[in-house]
Amino acid sequence: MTSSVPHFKTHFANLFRQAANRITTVDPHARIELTRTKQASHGDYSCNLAMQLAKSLRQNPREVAQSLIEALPASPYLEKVEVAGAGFINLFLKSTAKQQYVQVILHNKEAFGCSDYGQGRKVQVEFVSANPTGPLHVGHGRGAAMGASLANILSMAGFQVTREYYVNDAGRQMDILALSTWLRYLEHHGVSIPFPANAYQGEYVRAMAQLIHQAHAQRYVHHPDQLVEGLPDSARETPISTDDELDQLIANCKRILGQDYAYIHNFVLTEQLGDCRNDLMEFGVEFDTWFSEQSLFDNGLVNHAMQLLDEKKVLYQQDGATWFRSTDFGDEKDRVVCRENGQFTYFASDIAYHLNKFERGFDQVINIWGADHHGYIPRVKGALQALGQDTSRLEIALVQFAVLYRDGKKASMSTRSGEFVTLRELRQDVGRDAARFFYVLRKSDQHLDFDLDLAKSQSNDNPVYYVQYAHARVCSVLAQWGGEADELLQADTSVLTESAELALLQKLIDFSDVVETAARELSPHLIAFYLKELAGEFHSYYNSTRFLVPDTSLQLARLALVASIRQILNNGLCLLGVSAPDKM
RNA sequence: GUGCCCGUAGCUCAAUUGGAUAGAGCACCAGCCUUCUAAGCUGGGGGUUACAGGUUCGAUCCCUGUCGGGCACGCCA
Repeated sequence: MTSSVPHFKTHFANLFRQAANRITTVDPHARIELTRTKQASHGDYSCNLAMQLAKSLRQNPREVAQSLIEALPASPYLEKVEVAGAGFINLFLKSTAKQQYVQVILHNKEAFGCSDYGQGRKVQVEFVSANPTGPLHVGHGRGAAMGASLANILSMAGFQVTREYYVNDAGRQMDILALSTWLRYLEHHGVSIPFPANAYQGEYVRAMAQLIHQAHAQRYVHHPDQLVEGLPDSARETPISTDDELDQLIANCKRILGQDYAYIHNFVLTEQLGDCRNDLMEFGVEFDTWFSEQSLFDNGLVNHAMQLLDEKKVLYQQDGATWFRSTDFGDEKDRVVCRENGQFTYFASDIAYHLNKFERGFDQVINIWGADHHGYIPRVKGALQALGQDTSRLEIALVQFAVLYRDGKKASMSTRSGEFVTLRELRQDVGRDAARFFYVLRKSDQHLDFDLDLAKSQSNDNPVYYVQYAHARVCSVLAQWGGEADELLQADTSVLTESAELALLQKLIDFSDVVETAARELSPHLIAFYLKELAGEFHSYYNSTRFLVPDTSLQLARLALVASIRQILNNGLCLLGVSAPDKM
């Protein structure tokens, strides 16, 4: 921060530490916590240190509090300090301390809210990581909004953030997509078999088949007899539906196409990944790294990880498969890493992937997973532990599914038959800003009821507009004033003495603490709640107080205040990937 | 059946991770535009935090049990 005004919580915590050292040698490591009070009568900040020390000092908490206050070094920012309740120490800030923050905010602009909480530690956030086998749906949308917002928050809180998307380009699912596309292509040429019930049904598969046809005409057409080899005769008339049959079909497909298979596979992957990337970009979500699962195999990292596990004696053979003894590390049962057919499981490449993440030197690795994957956590952490890694570096944030509501009814979201709502449709329906905001309006590990009608409505019920409207209102006022931004820096803010003004100032000061808490708790929703509160206080102030008053000194001070409010609204909305419009 | 998560105002959700009198928004009722954007504001009622115990200065938060809901329990990803 480029100002002499300190971060109050840190400042007061230091004072209390000194005070504690003066009155006792007990609990030198006790964390000293300053909290914002809920009630104005309790002052601005509160400290519960006395109550924490009381037990070991065998003294009445209120007496300890009194001793602490007497030992507290003087602070130029404090109006008064008092003991309250069971032994709380309440701090009352001087108005001037708050008023100075207007200048600080106007000076630091979009950097206000930044802190060194993260101390430049390297943190990776891996999110979305959806299989590139079809369009992103609204479930992915929440993970995308959550991850992107969280990454921004961590960055503001002083972490060095890398945003990563893990591309599952190696597995069976990709084979199924390639097969599906090829079958549609054959269908187009009238030489296919009934489309398998367990292949990808979506319209986008037909679209890809069409593209291949346009580019290469009949080059990949083959006789249908070869297709059904190893399959029951009925496969010519009725769609197959079992996994075994589909695997047989995939094998036939690879054999028939030979080297051309790689082309189809690569084509559908590139196509889907490109679509995904565009979709996310339009959603305001971008990544630093797109990490290929296939590359783990190509670079021998999977074999390497398996070898290490083997050296640690935590692998064993049974029923022709290779198992990882995850029960030794808290899992419910042991897990297969290599199947009877010699193929590695998804778990195997995931072990290699996470080991690789750790070896890339991130101090902290955050995975954002759908909550339905929670059962997967013990085995991944178990594997890392087996490899001698410090699993506390890995944090997994679970995101519950969002349930869409339209006309008060659940909008169906079955992944089968391509009936699911895509993220793209959602964006086109409610707009990017509303979608981004609504997704982070709840604690992410809670179910989210997404009210589509509300998100679309241009009414005061809609929290997105409520916050954006506050921003636009400030812009409008400043435009009518017509002055230069530099003039605001000269404002004498000591005339901001109304209770609403002092409350707003405190609210602005809180911003960096909220960012820090959101970073610590991996909770973007705190930013959304904060913005709603700040906007609410502003709207109230707006209605009760006129800014463009004849008293030019008072006018300038109030304009400086609302300009700083605008700055914080902008900074907060930016964290969430929501625009801050000048006009509405 | 086993494991994890959840249960807060009529509805949707908060509560700075153990702090003070549990807060917002909808919905409902009554008001505010000759004045910087009414996509706004002001006021009002609404609670045994599912239930029963326990831990302590203090519990929505931690422990135990019961009831109710969600998810996961593959050589799928």
